[in-house]
Amino acid sequence: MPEETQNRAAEDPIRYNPTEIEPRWQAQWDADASLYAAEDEATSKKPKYYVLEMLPYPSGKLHMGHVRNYSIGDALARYQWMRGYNVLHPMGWDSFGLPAENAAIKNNIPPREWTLSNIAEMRTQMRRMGLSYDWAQREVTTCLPDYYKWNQWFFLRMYEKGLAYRKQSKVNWCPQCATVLANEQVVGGYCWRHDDQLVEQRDLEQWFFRITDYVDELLDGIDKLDGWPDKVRTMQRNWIGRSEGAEITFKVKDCTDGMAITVFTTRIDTIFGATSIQLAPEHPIVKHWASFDDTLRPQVEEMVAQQKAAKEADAFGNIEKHGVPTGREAINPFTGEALPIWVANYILADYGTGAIMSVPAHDERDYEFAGKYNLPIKRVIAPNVDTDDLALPYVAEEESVLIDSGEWTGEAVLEAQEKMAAHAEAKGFGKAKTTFRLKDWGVSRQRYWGTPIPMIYCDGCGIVPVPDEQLPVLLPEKIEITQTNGSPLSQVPEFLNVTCPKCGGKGRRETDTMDTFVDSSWYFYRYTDAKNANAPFDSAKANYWFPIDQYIGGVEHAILHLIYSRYWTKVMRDLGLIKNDEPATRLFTQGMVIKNGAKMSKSKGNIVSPDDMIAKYGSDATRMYALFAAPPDKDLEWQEEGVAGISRFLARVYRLTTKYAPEIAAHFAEEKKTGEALLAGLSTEGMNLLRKLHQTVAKITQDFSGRWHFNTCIASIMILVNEIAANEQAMDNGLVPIDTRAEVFRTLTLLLAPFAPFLAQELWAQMGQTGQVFRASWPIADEELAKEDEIEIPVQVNGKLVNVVRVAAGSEEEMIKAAAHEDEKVAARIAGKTVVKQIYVPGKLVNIVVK
RNA sequence: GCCCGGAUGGUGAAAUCGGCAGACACAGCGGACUUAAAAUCCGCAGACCUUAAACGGUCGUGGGGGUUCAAGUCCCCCUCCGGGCACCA
Repeated sequence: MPEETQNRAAEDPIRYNPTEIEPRWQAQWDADASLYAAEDEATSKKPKYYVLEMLPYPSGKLHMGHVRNYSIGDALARYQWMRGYNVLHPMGWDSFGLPAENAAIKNNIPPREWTLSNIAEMRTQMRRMGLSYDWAQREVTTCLPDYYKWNQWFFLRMYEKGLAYRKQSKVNWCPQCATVLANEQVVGGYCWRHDDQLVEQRDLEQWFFRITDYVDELLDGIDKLDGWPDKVRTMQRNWIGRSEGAEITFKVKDCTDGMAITVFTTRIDTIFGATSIQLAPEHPIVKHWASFDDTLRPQVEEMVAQQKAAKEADAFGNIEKHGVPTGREAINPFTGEALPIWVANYILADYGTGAIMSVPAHDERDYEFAGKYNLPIKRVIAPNVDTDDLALPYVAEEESVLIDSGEWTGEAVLEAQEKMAAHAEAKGFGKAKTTFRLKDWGVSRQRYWGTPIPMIYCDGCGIVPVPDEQLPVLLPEKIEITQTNGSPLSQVPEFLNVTCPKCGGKGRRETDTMDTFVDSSWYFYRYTDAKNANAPFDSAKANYWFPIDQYIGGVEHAILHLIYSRYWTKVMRDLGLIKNDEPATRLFTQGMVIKNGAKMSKSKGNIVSPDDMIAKYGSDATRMYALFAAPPDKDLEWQEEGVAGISRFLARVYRLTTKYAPEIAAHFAEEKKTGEALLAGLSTEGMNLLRKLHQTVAKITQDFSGRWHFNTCIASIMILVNEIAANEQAMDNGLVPIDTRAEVFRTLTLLLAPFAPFLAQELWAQMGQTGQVFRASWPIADEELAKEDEIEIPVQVNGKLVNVVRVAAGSEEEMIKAAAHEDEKVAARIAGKTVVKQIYVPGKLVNIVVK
């Protein structure tokens, strides 16, 4: 906007000027620390409502994704206040993590300083947006000791319960981050932070949380999360990856020391068709054999290397199947047959038992492998109807039956699976077994900017937990950040060297820090009691507020954050801290913000800065556009012209409302007519306005409680404002009395309050209303007033629209049909034809079928 | 390969239970106001055919089939786009 225009706009008293209105109200709101405070849980008589948006990483600047996320949550929070709920609406900072260390290296700023100044900047932006967070009582900053102390406290509790443990394991290693990554942080074989960095596999001693102890509950609980999007529920099910089957032990033939191989299979019913055993190259027994077999060893080593390379390149599915016979055989416990044992490059050591029985006749992959090495193929499953020309491999259907399978011949596959597993268990060579894809949660990170793991290594006592009274284990402030030599903390002697709490001897601290997903797994509980110095939170408070009524965030957290926080909730429940099983009743995942068809990103150069938008059009217009341009669950294409359009709409509302505000203010100062008195002798124009008003109230109220299509909510407010503008003359010349005008504008302001809080507040005040508009009562739609007294009925002939007839609302079917037949166009269309039948949908349509 | 979404004018979209396809906006075009512009206000606006214009007609929700008096919406098949899982035994 040219400067000149802007200046002139500022001088015009009638013109909507968000750059004047918004800072004025923001100053007042900022000065009132209790403005958005929730009522005390012990005394509040209102029903509670906990609305939460995912806390951001404080990168320094809000982006449009944030704006969208918070606009949704803020509209909901304000709406619920107006509906009379006791609303908890907090915000915090997911403020540990690698970018702070990268910034420290790049700009030579300590991570803490960098992070805290980013937080200050982003908090300012959020306040400028007018977001209704309780900063004074609830703000949570995960990188500060008053928060991470409780991460450590939880770690100790989990250690006591055996839920935190240490083991050597293969880990994902990003050379650029110089740290371990969780599986979830590996995207297609690449680091989630470095698109071009392949992740390597390394062996390290790591701390793990036993999430697998809760895997059944995590999976089964998904069924009950009916307030969560199906998409997220499906993603979590896939991620957990339950697979039901059986473990069967095959004895190795001619082996005196009882050596045996246990395979995992989901198809125990096909065991009579097994023609070989396939082992992962890293299977312990393979290692053992290779150690003294000079022919086998190099081949196995090659396969191990190949698997590792393929995994790192995320191309495991692409490697060509290849195997080597070990020259040994295993005994099928069901048949007594000896089956050759092979080592194969497509078998994973860390899934199931690292060993399979190969049934070529009924498994695609086994069929391919058997074909390549001329292994026998033996059919043991048939469709219910006997066929001779069955194409192999034949994967069983529900009604398939077993053939050539001893005493199980003729059984249906599903029954056979159960019975054969039971048989194996009874005979002691197997059992039914469920396997999961989900692994325990590796939480060690060789980084500085995270929660120190509160453990000490003592030469005499071994692993010693830091006693509670010594918490928090503080991160040292003075530190040089490097990206080599493992953990930065190991370079700090004051941190590293410690007295063993058990024996008083010399000990050394754990120098790894915790995965930042620990921080975000329970932060929303801390909001309920953010200043508690003696406990992570007061259980009574958490039990009042939990579960979260509505959680809102990006779908990119569907697996990582949302599984970990579900897990943490169950752990806290079992520690007796809370009563709820799940953190959030309802979850909403908003769509991405797109510009020119691509997700906004620095690399694409299609970033639109919220600051620029707000400076140009104001917070209200920016927020409202984010809600108007698309339904909140879909992707949103950012078009600046659209923001300008919303700004024009708000200007229209401002001009119309302020025009009548003084007389409305005077009117409210006097006695106010209500109900019948308001309607007595009201003009058509007045009735039309009230009707549209109540229709709008009904629509928005319904949408808030259901499908959240705020785009159509805002459209309906636009329709209302168009109707008001169309009646401006009628209002000016007295056709619409002051009572009605006051009612219309006051209600319009209430309807705007969740979407455009600054403007609504300004108009509220100009109309002489006191207090905060978002604490006023949400209007109640009057069904009678909202009813149309004349309705349009489309009339079809043979299903094609011919004309629309107007009839009085509530007209009888016969009257409406008669009106349809009287219509000239309809009459012309059916003239000379026989009416076969007539369809009448009450209040909707008439369809006359003719021949 | 399996499992979820999605595809509607020039653009973002609407149509909530099978009942007027394109609400509400954006961009565009025409007009009013203005010396002029901006702002504002009013009007037009799916495509095609017909017409001087209007009236009128036909087609139209990714493609093909089906159910129905009636389909963007339900069923079957297919294409493309997005997301998740994947030699997972």
